[in-house]
Amino acid sequence: MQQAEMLLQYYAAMHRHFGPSHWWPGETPFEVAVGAVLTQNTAWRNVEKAMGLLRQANALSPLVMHELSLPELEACLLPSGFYRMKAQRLRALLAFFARVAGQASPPNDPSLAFLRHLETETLRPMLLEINGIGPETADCILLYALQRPVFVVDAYTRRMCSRHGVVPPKINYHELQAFFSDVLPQETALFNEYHALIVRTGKEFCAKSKPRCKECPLGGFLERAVE
DNA sequence: TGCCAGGCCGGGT
DNA sequence: ACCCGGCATGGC
Repeated sequence: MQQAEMLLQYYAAMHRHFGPSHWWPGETPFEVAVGAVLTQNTAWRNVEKAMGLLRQANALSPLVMHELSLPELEACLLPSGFYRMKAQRLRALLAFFARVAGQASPPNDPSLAFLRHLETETLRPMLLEINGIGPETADCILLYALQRPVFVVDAYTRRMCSRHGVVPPKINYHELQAFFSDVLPQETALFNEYHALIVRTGKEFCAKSKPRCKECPLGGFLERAVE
């Protein structure tokens, strides 16, 4: 079986099981970007608590968050863990927004429209230069906040693929991303739903130490597919 | 009770 | 180019 066909069947099996995902949870692109930082190695449940506190502080707009004192910002982030680090990372992201806009403060524009003129090929390296924004966070922002056709890779993607034997377990981010992106149609909607389904499937069936592979909607056709 | 969660950085080989 | 410890809270 060709790789593209295999990956599309992989997608179809998950989609049959779960249905559409409606990702990313967030009212605005700015919220999505904030969530992408807060969810780094963190359960989404805890991210929601922090997002709730930010919302109460009216800080889910770039300018208000920028004007928050460091202790105020940290207090909002407390339930999401790594809260001191994440406060710095959000401030670095806000500083980047201000710099792109050529202002001292980030534009008070939760739609992040001021990024729209930048091509993905130039914006992605800029995001990666920000301290605290790595490949997954950058790609989540590009795909889920800015609707760019960028395939997002995460721990579940690597674990599922390596458990099925279709990639080596220590494959790096770029190579695993290429494994999907090089053969799939370059469609934002497909990349959006595909990653969402991998996370939903991963949470339920591909936990690190409690896998439920036999009940997984992927069944085992992947093993057959690589023969 | 310990392990884990939708990573990333900085310092070491 | 990897490998590792640190970062921190909350749920199971």
